[in-house]
Amino acid sequence: MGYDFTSIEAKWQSLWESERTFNVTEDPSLPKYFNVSMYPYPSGDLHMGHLRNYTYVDLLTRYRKMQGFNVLSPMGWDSFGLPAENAAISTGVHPREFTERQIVRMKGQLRRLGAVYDWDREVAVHTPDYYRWDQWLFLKLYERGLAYKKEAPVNWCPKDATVLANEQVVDGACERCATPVERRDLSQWFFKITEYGDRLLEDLAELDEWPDRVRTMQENWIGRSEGCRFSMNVAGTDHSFDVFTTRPDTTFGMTFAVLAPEHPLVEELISGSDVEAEARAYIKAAQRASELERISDGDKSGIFIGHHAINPVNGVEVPLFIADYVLMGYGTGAIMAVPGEDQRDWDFAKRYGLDIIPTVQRPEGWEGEAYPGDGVMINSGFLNGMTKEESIPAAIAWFEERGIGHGTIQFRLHDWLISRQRYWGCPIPMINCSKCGLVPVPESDLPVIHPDVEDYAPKGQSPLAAVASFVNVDCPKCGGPATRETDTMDTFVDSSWYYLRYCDARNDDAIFDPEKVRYWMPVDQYVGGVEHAVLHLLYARFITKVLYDMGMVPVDEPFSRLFTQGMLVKDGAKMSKSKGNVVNPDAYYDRYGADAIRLFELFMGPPTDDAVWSDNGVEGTYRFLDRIWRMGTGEVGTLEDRAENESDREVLADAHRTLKKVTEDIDRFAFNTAVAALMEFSNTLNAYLRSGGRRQTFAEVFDLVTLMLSPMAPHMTHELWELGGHDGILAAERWPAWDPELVKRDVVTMVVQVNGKVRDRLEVDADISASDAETLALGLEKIQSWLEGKDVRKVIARPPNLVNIVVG
RNA sequence: GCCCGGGUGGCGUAACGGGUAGCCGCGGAGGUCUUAAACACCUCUGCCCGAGAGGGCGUGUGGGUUCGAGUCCCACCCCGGGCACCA
Repeated sequence: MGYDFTSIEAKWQSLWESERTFNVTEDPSLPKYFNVSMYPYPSGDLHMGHLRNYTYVDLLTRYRKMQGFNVLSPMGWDSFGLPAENAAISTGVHPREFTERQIVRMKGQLRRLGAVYDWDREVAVHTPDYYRWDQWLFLKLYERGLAYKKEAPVNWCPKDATVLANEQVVDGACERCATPVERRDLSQWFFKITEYGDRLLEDLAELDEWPDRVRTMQENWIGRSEGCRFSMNVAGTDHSFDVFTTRPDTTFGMTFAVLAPEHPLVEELISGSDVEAEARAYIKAAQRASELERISDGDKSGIFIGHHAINPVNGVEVPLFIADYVLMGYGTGAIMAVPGEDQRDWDFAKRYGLDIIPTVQRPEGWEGEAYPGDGVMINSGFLNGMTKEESIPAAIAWFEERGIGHGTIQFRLHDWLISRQRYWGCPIPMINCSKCGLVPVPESDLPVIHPDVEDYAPKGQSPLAAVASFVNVDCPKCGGPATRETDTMDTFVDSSWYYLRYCDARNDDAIFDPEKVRYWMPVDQYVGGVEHAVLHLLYARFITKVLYDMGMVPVDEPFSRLFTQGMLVKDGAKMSKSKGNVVNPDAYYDRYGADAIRLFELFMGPPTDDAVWSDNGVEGTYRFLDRIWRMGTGEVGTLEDRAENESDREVLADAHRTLKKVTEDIDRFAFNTAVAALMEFSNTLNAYLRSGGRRQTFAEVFDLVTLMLSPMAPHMTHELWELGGHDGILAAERWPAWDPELVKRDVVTMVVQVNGKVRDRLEVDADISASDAETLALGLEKIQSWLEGKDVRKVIARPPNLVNIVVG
């Protein structure tokens, strides 16, 4: 039944491979198009949600190639990570073996989709060929002072004695044994991304082909705020602490101050005091809660710790609290609280019966609680009478003159913690020597290959620490006994530069040849899920900027155009392996073929939106393809050799209008409407053939259809192209141009409204004048009856589409 | 709690700069072909009233701006996603 997609698809897939149709080299005579989909984690089978992404990217590869671009579309594997390690822990199978099996499966499914890549450039980050350059990159960052070590907390399960990823912590407890998770400090490696905070923020402005919401998310994530940092003394003690505020102008309104529960001063202040027990219990509870839980709680809780802080501007002593709504990780971990102008402080003050002193004049009729807006300063000593704009610098100057504070810029962005106490990741190329301290592994000794281990279970340090032959080395500097770093790198390090490796994937002598990178970079189109809007994309931007500063890459932003696709939903939830609602494509390949699946993925809705999976939908796109097939093979209607008539001219004009729409729709990523336009035209063509078509016209029109459809349904169209007597590879043909003369319409439908309601329509010349349109409209019989007994007050003519008659 | 999206037929959707709401597909109804079925093809398919002609209503709810609002503004309700009470 229907066309034989199984053999047709296999035939052309083999041909693209044997002809190396999509393998490319740098060719300065052609415009380049670097087309990248976010590489997948090799989790096992591809499901329909994955195919959505790969169908979009493949469509673009083929479309841009037909437009004459030298298109590089590579593929790779994010093949380090937790799932393979977990599988190893439970089954004992080496993560490498597990991972490489999955890669083979997924490659097969990509091939079956007809997705084409330059496989010569395939990368898999778990191979030493790749990760030695992760290590090289680490050494370069270390040289530049961008990699450093410091103490940082990890999630620690005391029962299993292991470090847990955030993902393995459920409700503050270990996912396996339900033991409450503790925090434990370990010495860990960081990348100094904060040094690039300003550039990462400013350069967002250049990324005008990124979705606004991704840029907004990155901006919020970086979180630059200007403000003031000043010091406060604790009354009756030698202690002081710094606070950060964006509103130094409101300092006179401070009625209490708050320290984060983890603030180092807290221990000293509560030790031996009346509130010690209560405070310790509070701190413990706060530590257990995740940051999100702490900030989500509507009720702001805290504890007065029996001390007062002295407001430097007026000497007033205000009560000092610990409260979990203040986070140690942001600013100084301490705040002055001004309930009059800050809603969080207002809520806290209300709950604990604290004073509220307004310092900004409220606007007339203000009925809110805290007032964050602008106004004239009141109750504020030397700031009285100023506006916000004047009083902020005045307050900062006041602090600076007295040496107790200064203006400063605070980022929310933290440095990037890259240490992982895991096996299945890239070893950090550092050595600890008791004499020389931290010593980098010499470049000539790379890669540091991680050895096979007996037991993959984490034990508070990486399983690598159990391998004596790996750990014990001679110090590269002094030759004395030393030990290796046993942590591995965050897998986000691998994915921060893989697109650069695509430019020169087989280079054994360098991370890449800068000349090849100069040709291909930046990535012209990057396609992936919006869940990567912040972390991956921010890290990739950071690493690119570092390499730019090193003179290795010619651009300081890696991705000129970003497209974030929606997720595929089934049964009310995102399609994913963990949700158990994946639809495996294999059965659909067997029943409808890859082209029908591709077309449905394109057709089901706007690519940016979430889409709902429907089994019947593939049936629909299959029917459409089968009809095209039957038209192309002469099974529909009849063809005549005759002179061209009006219906022939009309179907040709329609084909050109469709071509215009499909081209414009693909350009704006409206793939769903591009498919709809082709379906609409196929209905037209069907009717044309059934009433007897002209052979020559049909051949011309059908070639256009075949070309237009080819990036979407590349197998069937290739077969039709061949059957139509064409030689050569369809994918290498040129995308056709529409004829502007044919596309023009002479006659259009004009609607006539009375008071905004459509009352009649008529055909008019496309170039009708406003006054002719008005006259025609007023003369219509139906319109006359609507006007009877009423005054025509106004006529709005928008020729040639609309006339609106306003009556009263 | 905050931020960002989004609510259009039975369903997925279309309407690109305020100008014909519902293109295309799914599903459904009726028909042609067939011994029959499948396939294919044709017609109809937002809701209500009406035999029909036609009319009224209609894009989450309530207001507003406008000759004209799915589209812009205000308030609210619901759904989804993200998160960082960022001082």
